[in-house]
Amino acid sequence: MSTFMWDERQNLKAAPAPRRHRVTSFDVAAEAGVSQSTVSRALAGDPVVSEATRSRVFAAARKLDYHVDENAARLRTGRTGTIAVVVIMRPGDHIRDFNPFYFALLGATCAAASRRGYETLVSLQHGPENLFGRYQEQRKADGLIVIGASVNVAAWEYFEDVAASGAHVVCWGSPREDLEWVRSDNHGGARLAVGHLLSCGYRRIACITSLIQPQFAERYEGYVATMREAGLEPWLVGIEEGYTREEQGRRATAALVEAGQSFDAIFAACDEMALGAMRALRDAGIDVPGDVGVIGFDGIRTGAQATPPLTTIEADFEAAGDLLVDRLLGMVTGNPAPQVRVPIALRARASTRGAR
Amino acid sequence: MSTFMWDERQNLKAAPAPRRHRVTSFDVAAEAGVSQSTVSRALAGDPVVSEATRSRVFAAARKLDYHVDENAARLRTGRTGTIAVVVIMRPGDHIRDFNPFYFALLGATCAAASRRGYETLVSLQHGPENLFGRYQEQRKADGLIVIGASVNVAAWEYFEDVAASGAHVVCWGSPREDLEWVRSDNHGGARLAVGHLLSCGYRRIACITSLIQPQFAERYEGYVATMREAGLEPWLVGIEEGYTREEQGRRATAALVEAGQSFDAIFAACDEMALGAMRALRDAGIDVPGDVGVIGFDGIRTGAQATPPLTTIEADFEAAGDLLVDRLLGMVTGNPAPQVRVPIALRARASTRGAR
DNA sequence: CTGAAAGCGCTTACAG
DNA sequence: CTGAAAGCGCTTACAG
Repeated sequence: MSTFMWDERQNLKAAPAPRRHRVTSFDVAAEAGVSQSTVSRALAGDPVVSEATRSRVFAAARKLDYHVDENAARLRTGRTGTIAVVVIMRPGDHIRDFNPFYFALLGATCAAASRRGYETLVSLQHGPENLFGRYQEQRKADGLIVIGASVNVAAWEYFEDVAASGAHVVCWGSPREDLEWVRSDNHGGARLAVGHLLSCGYRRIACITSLIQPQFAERYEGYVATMREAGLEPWLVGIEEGYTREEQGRRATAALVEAGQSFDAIFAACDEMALGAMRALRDAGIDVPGDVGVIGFDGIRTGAQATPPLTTIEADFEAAGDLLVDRLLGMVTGNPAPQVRVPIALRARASTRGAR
Repeated sequence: MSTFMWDERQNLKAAPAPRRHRVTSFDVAAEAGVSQSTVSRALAGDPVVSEATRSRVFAAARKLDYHVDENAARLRTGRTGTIAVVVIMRPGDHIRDFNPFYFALLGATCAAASRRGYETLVSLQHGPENLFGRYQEQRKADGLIVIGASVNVAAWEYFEDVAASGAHVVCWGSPREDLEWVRSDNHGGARLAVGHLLSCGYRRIACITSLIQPQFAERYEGYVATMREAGLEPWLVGIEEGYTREEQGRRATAALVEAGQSFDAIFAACDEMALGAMRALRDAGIDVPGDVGVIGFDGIRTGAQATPPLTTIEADFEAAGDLLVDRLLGMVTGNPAPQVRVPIALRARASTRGAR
């Protein structure tokens, strides 16, 4: 049996409709001694209403504690003033283990929408059984921001279909190129990271990353470019799929150590992998930052608590939220915003030596 | 000028109404050769419609990619199928520094609502200029869950007013008792924590906490009870207001050390204070867990990354989300759910010695 | 500057 | 089992 449009509302059948009299714009009109249409105009700030009328309406509205029924307003106007924000998790991931970077980005996105007068409808999705993105068709939202883990390919494919059917969609984190996106300045961030390692005197710098994810691939490119410019050979250390990011970093580093490779720094494509790398080094009795410097990417809170605190490249969360919302609203209003990268900054901490 | 009901919608004026023809239930009716009311009944799962009609309607709906306009449905029924979730931050707090515990709880709440067929409208609020809670009056939600930092007293007062005016409100974290709430089993958690310290052989156990917050006060009571039962004297170490939790824990511990107090364990009322305590001990060259054991409360991710990893009492996030939503929906439907505590569990890690 | 009226797209008595 | 009709509460042409 198909459930594509109604199952959710069935559950609500039990709830009795709350039936005491609601205050409507007609009540306010009566109180203020004007027509209902004038109430609507006055409260909407229509400059055509006279100041005297306006203030009488305001007073009546306040006295009756009137609030516009947004469902009626939205039905009439077709605009919702709402953005849907979908957070894609790895299938099977628990909330406890979910990458805090995405939560922070979610929060920044909600805040950015709020600053622009928009509400945010939030949904965490694992898929494939709970994927849902028809918010625009249901008139619940004017557009859709999708944030999440790139590993969940099924989810990204689903949201490409949603966008293909005409919905406004902007994403962060898709491993594919078919959706409109906002991303960190990954290339510039990687340059900053490697530049910092070089200025600290590190030379044999390995880069732990995957090339499948565009974001990671971009970071790798920045790494390669900076190494080459310094006359150094890039050194790619791949990761194994099927592990958490941290475990991927740990295993990659442990393998390096066991193979007897000589390296003096690690640039990991994300903080979680960097934390795993630090654990592997600690397990092997290798001093950070003395023997080996470690730098990550993302600026997650956990990195600051690690021992030693992790040097990292930090995306500006607030800017990221702003850019996501601006790009989406640009699509909604037909004034496309330019594709801009989220600015990044170096956060030098103790997992790298002081610059020389 | 007052802006209590319309300012938000003014910003949306610029957006042109999207005007290509929407598929309505009338279109589906024509396609299926039935009346519009039958379409509505069939899609809503009304058992009165015949199987034959039902499947014809479904086929037509799918063919036309029809989705119910929820604004119209909500206007008609008065139900929204939506919960508003407000996250209260400390005034001036940045998203980057926001306690990850609340983000995880937010995520769990969204997931719990989703499981029950409800959407979640999320709003981060600092107050006092951006406090907003009239979701029910605007018919945007059937009820309200408020999660957040207890320090923001102005916000809690505001939401008490919202509840007093008849809205359904359930909260997590209010320092006051006037709102319906869900809390961790703080007393039981503290007993578990102190019991663990005792079983590890620690005896001079200080408790770093504030008594202003009910949650912390409950944890302190559990600590006192367990100490007394073991024939030991409780030892309350207060904190200074106006600092981050971590800094409060650090300062309290540093003061203890400087005063030459002899203690062999610290029970901190939250993980962030425990992390601060560990930092103070490290700064003083005191070994954890050898010289002093440390245990926190909350189970934040960052604790697991600390050196040594922090032993803690962990609330079951998923259960917390479920309980918040169940209590709220109980109020909405008039079937009040019993007040239940969120179960907690000990997470023994390396900041305490192995039990003997 | 203000009012009367239409209409957004549903759900749900009310008839049959 | 199905249909015709009312009405939820707004916004916005259209008149005046």
